[in-house]
Amino acid sequence: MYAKAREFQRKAPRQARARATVEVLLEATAQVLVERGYAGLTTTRIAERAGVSVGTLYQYFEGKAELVRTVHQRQVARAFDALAHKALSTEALAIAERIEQMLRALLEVKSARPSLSMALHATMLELDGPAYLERTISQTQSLVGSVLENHADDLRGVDLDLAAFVLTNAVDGVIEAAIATDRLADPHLIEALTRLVLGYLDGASAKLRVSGSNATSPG
Amino acid sequence: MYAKAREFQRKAPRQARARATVEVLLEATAQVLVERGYAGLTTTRIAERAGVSVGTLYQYFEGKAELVRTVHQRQVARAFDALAHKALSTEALAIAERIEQMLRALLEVKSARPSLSMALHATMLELDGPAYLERTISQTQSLVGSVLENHADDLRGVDLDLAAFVLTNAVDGVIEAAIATDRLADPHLIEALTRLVLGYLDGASAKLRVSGSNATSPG
DNA sequence: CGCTAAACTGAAGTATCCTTCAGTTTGGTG
DNA sequence: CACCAAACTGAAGGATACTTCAGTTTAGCG
Repeated sequence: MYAKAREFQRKAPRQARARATVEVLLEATAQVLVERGYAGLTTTRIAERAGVSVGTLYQYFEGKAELVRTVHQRQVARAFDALAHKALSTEALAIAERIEQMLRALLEVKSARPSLSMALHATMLELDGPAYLERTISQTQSLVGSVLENHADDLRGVDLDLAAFVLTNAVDGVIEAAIATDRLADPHLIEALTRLVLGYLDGASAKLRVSGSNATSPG
Repeated sequence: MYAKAREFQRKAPRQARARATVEVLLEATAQVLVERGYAGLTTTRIAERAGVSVGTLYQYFEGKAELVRTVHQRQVARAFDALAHKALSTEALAIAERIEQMLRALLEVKSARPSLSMALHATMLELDGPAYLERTISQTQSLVGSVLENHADDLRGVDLDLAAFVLTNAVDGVIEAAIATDRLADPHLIEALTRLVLGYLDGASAKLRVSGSNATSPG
């Protein structure tokens, strides 16, 4: 493609001015990406939006792909940190409560810039394909896995690795759809997610015992 | 962009020869998309792969976007039809059994061309953004919704619309991840998905009752 | 066989985009 | 204040890509 073998390393910003420029470039990338998609993401446009010349952009980044990946990494890190933090601060709680709190935290983070979240997801999928999902989710997955392990006593008979995989991606799928359909704020969403996770862990083996043991009041 | 206001309608293929050409073009699009992603999807390359000249391509399609959308529509239709068919043929069964069968059918369809599935997902997300998700999933969602309604008696107290939304997207998220990590063939996957869905419907209210109403051991 | 419409060809025109680098401006420092 | 390195500029070179259309080939048919 365009990217020939690159010979020299990009510069790292030394002065404060330069560090600010890098920040501005990243933010500009995020904005343009949301507004015009990856197809409309142009080095020129990014530079323009950043109020900087194209040359400057190339001084710190290999091109738009690296810009996007950097923005994405930050976004992912933010979400992961929030989740990890919540996981720690709720270590003493019962699993049900803990999971709800973690889901709540996750929703909160994702609510910050939903459209950016979506745009990044789509773009990274296009840029790095399956490898992207693998990388990104494996982190969260192992975090979830270790949380589940903390409650192993309550989860006898549950394949924790499988559970981490299924639950992480199930929740992710729902949240992604919620973003797309603008349902993130729906107060029922958090309930539903909690129910989804706990329901799985509770393990409705194969038989539905809803209208049986569970005396749900009819009306 | 490139696509100025188009003035004349694309031709519809009249002769069998032309209809075949259209098919070849669609298949070529699918192949190139999988191999090089949307960024590497070029009208020239599509035509080349199809063994046809570029001009021919533009005789039937507005450009690569329309090609991709057409391929995607077919793929979605295939999956939806399989699901709808299964939903009908299992109408008499209990909900648990029915859901498992439908999930099995869905997995089978998705297993056909996993990488195409992924590539299309990524590309459509980039092309049409949220609107794509909305459109595509709403179909499946309403199918799921009506299936759930058939078993309304067993599902008292469940918000069926919400359930359809959550379950459809949760399952979708897991399957997408399974494709990316090459776990589609994992025999545990179908179990897990079934458990996910039934667990939600079963509605583990808020309390975990896993290991025999295990009084939450202190630790 | 001869004719018409459908189908097909592919070189050419136009539009961007990417990326570099020689030159200019700015910050820090003795 | 003078100087060096860091930071920044932006026009220009190079590479495709998209799309059209005038011309050629082919299918169907009387």
